[in-house]
Amino acid sequence: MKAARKVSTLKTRTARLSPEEIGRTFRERGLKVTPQRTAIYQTLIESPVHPTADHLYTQVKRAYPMLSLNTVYHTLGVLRNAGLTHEVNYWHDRSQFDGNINPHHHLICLGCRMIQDLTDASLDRLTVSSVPRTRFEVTGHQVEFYGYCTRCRRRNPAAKRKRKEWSV
Amino acid sequence: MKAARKVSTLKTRTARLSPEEIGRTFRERGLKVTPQRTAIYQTLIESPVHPTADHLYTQVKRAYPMLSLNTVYHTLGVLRNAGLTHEVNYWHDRSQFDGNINPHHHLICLGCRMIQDLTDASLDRLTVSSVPRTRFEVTGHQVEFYGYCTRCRRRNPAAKRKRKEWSV
DNA sequence: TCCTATCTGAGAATCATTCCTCTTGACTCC
DNA sequence: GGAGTCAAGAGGAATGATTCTCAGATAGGA
Repeated sequence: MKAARKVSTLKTRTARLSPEEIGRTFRERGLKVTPQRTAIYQTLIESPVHPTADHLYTQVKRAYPMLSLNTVYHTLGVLRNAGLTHEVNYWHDRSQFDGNINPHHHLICLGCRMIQDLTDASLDRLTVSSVPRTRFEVTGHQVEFYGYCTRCRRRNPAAKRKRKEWSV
Repeated sequence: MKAARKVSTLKTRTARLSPEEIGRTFRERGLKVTPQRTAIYQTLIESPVHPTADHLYTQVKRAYPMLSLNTVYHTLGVLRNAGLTHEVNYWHDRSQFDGNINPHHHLICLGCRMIQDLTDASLDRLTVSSVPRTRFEVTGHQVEFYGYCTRCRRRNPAAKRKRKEWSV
């Protein structure tokens, strides 16, 4: 592929579901509808970043002071099993969660760890013809572009940037 | 990109450097040459899989019974800073290390967590034209193909495979 | 050979995540 | 309404990968 032919788009998280819609989503997948669960999911899909469990905990705790971090982990596990979120692990020290379950790719800032969704139909179509299905059955793929966001570039001159090494 | 036009190759790790060559590599990068460090690096680049710190510890401990896991972590940090290894985090519960520092991509088995290197020149050339450099400066990218290796498919019928969800 | 920065190893500490257990709440059936 | 069932939520402890601290050992240049 030479270039993305103007079909790729950067997405700022915009999903906005009412608690009622979330309740319907949960019921469709056989999940119980609870206030905490609804709040955690709503916070997840409305987040402009890919939040960590702790980030969600801090956010939701404002509305539910009794919330335990435990519940956040449990809920994220439930949502993941129900196919409502994906877990991404770009840094070993914590998981981040992605409420966008449509096929997409990521831009990852090596400076501030910001992860931005990237939708690109031609990237969705990548295949590897030389790997015979008998040797490896491919069920999906994802492309990650690493680099630096505007803010990190302003803050750090190019020479000093070196937070994490990737195969360039 | 439609397909990889027969230019992609699956690689079984074959690097085989003598201790002398490894010593030279270290010196070139200003690293001290110690037996433990040499053994850890040699084990890493000869490994057919992408080993974890613990895996390397177990392997190298056979030759150096006094080795501490600590030293393995420290050495991996040194190697990473010297650009001799990359850390990959496909699962949150542990990091895996990659002694192959040339541009390459990965096949990841969702069943057994096996990671296999994939070299593919056309995947190396991917770009995202619609992300203006002013918004995000891309310094590299990597493509991951998820699926199931032969062994896992034999062991588990398709319906039961569900270890980890990815954006398919 | 000497000196010194760096490395190694041991143990403790840290921190994200999971496990265990108990309580609470929703739902069903009678 | 009351009993029974089951899953969710909360608290606390446990787990396990990784990091920190520090003392002693060692590589490598002078």
